[in-house]
Amino acid sequence: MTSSDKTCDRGEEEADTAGASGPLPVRPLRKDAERNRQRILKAAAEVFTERGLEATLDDVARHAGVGVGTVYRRFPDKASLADALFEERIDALVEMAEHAQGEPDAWAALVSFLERGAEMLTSDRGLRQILMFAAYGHERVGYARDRMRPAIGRLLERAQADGQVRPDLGPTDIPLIEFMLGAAAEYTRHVRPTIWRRYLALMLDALRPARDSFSPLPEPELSADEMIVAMHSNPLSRHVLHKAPEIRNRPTARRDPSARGNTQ
Amino acid sequence: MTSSDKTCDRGEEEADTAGASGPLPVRPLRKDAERNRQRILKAAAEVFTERGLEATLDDVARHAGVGVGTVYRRFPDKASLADALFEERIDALVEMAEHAQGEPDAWAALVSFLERGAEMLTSDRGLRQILMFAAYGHERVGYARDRMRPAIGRLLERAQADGQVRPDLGPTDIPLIEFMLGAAAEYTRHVRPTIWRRYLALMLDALRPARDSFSPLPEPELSADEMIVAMHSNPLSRHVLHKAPEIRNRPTARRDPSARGNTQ
DNA sequence: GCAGAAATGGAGATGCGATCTCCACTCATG
DNA sequence: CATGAGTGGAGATCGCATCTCCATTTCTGC
Repeated sequence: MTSSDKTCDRGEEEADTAGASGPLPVRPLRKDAERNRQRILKAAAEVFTERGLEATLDDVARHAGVGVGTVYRRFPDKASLADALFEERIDALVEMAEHAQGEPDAWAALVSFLERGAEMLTSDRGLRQILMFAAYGHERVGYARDRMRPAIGRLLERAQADGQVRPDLGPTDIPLIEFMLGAAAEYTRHVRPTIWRRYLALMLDALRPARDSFSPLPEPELSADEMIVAMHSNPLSRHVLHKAPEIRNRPTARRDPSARGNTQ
Repeated sequence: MTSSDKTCDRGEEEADTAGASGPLPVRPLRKDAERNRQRILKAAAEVFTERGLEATLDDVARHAGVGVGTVYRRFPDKASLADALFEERIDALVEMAEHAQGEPDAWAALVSFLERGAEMLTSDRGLRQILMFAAYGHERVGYARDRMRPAIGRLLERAQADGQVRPDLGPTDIPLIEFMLGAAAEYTRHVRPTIWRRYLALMLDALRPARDSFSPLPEPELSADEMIVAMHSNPLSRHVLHKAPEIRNRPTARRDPSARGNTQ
């Protein structure tokens, strides 16, 4: 599946198709329609980035100032929208991995990759969900993974060959570290979304084969209060807890003690 | 709220209450009922531990070999069951923190705390959700947190005073590290639930003020295949994606190209 | 044994919220 | 202006988890 058969993915490619009798003339959208399409994409980017994929298409529509109907006209379903939306993000991720090769210093290359990757991952809830939790876009993600694997391998091996990174690390450790940082960011996203930098710094210290001191940590620790807020601002989706449906009439007192109240 | 007004929490305390005219005689459960109560608790422990709180009370009931009705007779709702269930777990966590103080070596004390804490956290999805995602039992969790904070503080300060831990760490770093390990375990739970030990070892190296070499990592890295499986075994809850309702009749082809097919 | 209280199971009522449809209307476009 | 592409948003539909209800079964005290 090449993805474009699933998405109403119309870039700029097929501008007019002149008078050709090609199979799909695809007239360009009317001007207002195209404008709405862009609005939807923009709104979706904002909403999914901030609140993740649990945002509703109704939310997206409202944010875009259009009706849901309009969203559904342009994108057959939520998956298509997400897919269209994260295509560029994922490509950016891959490109970044390949680009990091260019850095002359092996350690700097690895650090830059870790840092920029974490930046992307921690600043975009939707992307995180797509990458970490097989949500939508399997093909795209699989493709990204296949492209990144060798890039990461080279990055790591080069740093190890240089003696800049401990030799007992393997390529899969890198994404897992990024995921852990992503988890930290997710967790603290309402209090201090940048705390991950602190833990990345810590991790980087851990990656070195030896050190004679600790490198300064870029972020202050979470204060006790921030910690408390963080714990409370991660309510498990109401779906997991399935919010008890308001006040259901609870006619008979449910505790069994009461059941024995009236003797017999 | 003292929790016990919410839970049908009947321990062994009130055995019979003789002939007293006390307000709540609370006759003991019938033998079969008590046996079922235990079964439910046991089943809930297993189910919640393994699958987390998204497990249904129907699941618990089935696992216990009783009907849902029976579960609801004993525990007014899911929260009560979870609360009753995790009381002991959370107490164990607190006790562990306080117990770690006993360890003569400051570094060993901290390590033991981190390790045993992570063990608990990584082996119990339900506990993780309760601690990390304000799910149920707020009071209990708050209490645990208040008890643990000073214990952790002492643990850390002692190790720092000894020069065994870098001085730029603060007490909130400890739980956050545990949470990151928890996230890693969550992520790899179907492939290699113990991989967190690898990252704990890495983190421990990072915590030291200086080192002249890396300490051996206890777990092999994830293989590329394991990584792929991990990525695919974390489907975002179908609620987040809201599974498209099977094949909904999709009468008109939805792609707009088709809309212009009949040359208007 | 037996009477009757206690306990049970599990089908279904209830509520909820997300997805997607439908169509009377609006308004670009030629 | 005439026409049909485009719109919005109320509501149909659906799936699912929670909790209820009561005919039936099981225990217990006498």
